[in-house]
Amino acid sequence: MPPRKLTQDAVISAGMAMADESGLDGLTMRALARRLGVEAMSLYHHVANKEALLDLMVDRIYREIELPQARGQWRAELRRRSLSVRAVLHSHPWALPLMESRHRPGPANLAYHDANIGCLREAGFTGAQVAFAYAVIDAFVYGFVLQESTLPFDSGPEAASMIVTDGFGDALRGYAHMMWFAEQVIPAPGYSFDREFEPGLDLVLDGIEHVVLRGAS
Amino acid sequence: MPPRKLTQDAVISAGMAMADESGLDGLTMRALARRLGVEAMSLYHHVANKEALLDLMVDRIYREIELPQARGQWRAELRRRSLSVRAVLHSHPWALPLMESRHRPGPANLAYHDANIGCLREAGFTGAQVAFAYAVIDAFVYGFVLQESTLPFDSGPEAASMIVTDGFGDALRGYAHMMWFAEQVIPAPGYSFDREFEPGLDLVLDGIEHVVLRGAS
DNA sequence: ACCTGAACACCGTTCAAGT
DNA sequence: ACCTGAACACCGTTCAAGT
Repeated sequence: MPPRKLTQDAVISAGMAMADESGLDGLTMRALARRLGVEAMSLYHHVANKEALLDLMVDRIYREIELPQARGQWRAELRRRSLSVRAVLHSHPWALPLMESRHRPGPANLAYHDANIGCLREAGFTGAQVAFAYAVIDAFVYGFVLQESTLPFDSGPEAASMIVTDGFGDALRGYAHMMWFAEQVIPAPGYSFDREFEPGLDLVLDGIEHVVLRGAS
Repeated sequence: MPPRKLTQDAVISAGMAMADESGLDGLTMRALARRLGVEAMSLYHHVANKEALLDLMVDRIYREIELPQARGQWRAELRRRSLSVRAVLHSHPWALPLMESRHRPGPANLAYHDANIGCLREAGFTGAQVAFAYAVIDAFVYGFVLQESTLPFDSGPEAASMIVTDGFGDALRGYAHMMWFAEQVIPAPGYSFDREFEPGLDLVLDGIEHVVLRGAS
């Protein structure tokens, strides 16, 4: 089952699979080696150290994201890319906290930023507009995913009953507005946190469009 | 220097100071004990374990944020609160990644959410509008701070020269748009990543105001 | 070139013992 | 009640040794 020859690619893939299954805490050099049917120290022949492995895993994440085309359709392209960012980060929940602490961008990271900047630039954005639009869109996208990962419950209708039943309701006593939110808003038909993403993204894109058309910022 | 009597509060404060100085990696139970002039195992008399200590530290973060008043001035209040969130997270760079992985909200956390929801609710927002506005504003605020913490350089004009000189320019070869951004946009007078925050926040607040006035969402 | 075993300097935490 | 020392089961990583 373990590949005959250990390669850096195999180590990275196994590291990602391991983090997907057991979280970042479950990813230890020793456990990773065990998974690959090899001794812990063998890994160091393909990867400088654990930090380097994490850097490589992060770059793989960037490689999975659908890049925007630079064909002038900035809004549709960045919208599609944003949905892809969210999908990728959902399938690798360990990635976002990790991206935050890595400061050595790999090639896929650079290509990713290049495509995003290029998409806005080719659509006629000035330098200042590119900087503003890119910062605001990504703040929203990454921030939204960050919030999703923080939710103590899966969003969706079933969450509501959990809040009320699981003694979670007791914790809320004394917090009238949270009580209202938990009892009146979350259980409302059709409410689900993740459904706020696309309208929120459109709100941001509308704002950008508005600013650019006016030539402001 | 170390307090005569060890208290939970003293342990939490020392933990925060330690994380401020040496990052989350530098915060070990053993080092924390040393700082308090005590043996490692003494800490466990005031804190169940390290996880519990981190939960308590996160709740202290929420306590530091200026809460919005529920006087109907939702926009001004949430704007002020958002600036406070950013300021607090800047002074405790370890906090954001940590808030993400804690799922047992403490009392300050609950009070914080209660105040935010109350601020919107008292201003006449419907349940669905509160959910949408709160999600979008916080996605932007936390996402922006997240991006700031990821920047490989301090934002600001000095950053520009660093990019070009420090061999960072070499890494950019082949990425034409990034090259343009690094050479033309970042060094431009007045450019600084952190200056995008307030205009970005206003863009989001404008969007919320627009949606609420129209009664949409 | 690639893999290994033993060893080092760390972790968080348990437990029995001290005052 | 509060603090401690020794010990346990882990880490990442170095280094000398094997093939």
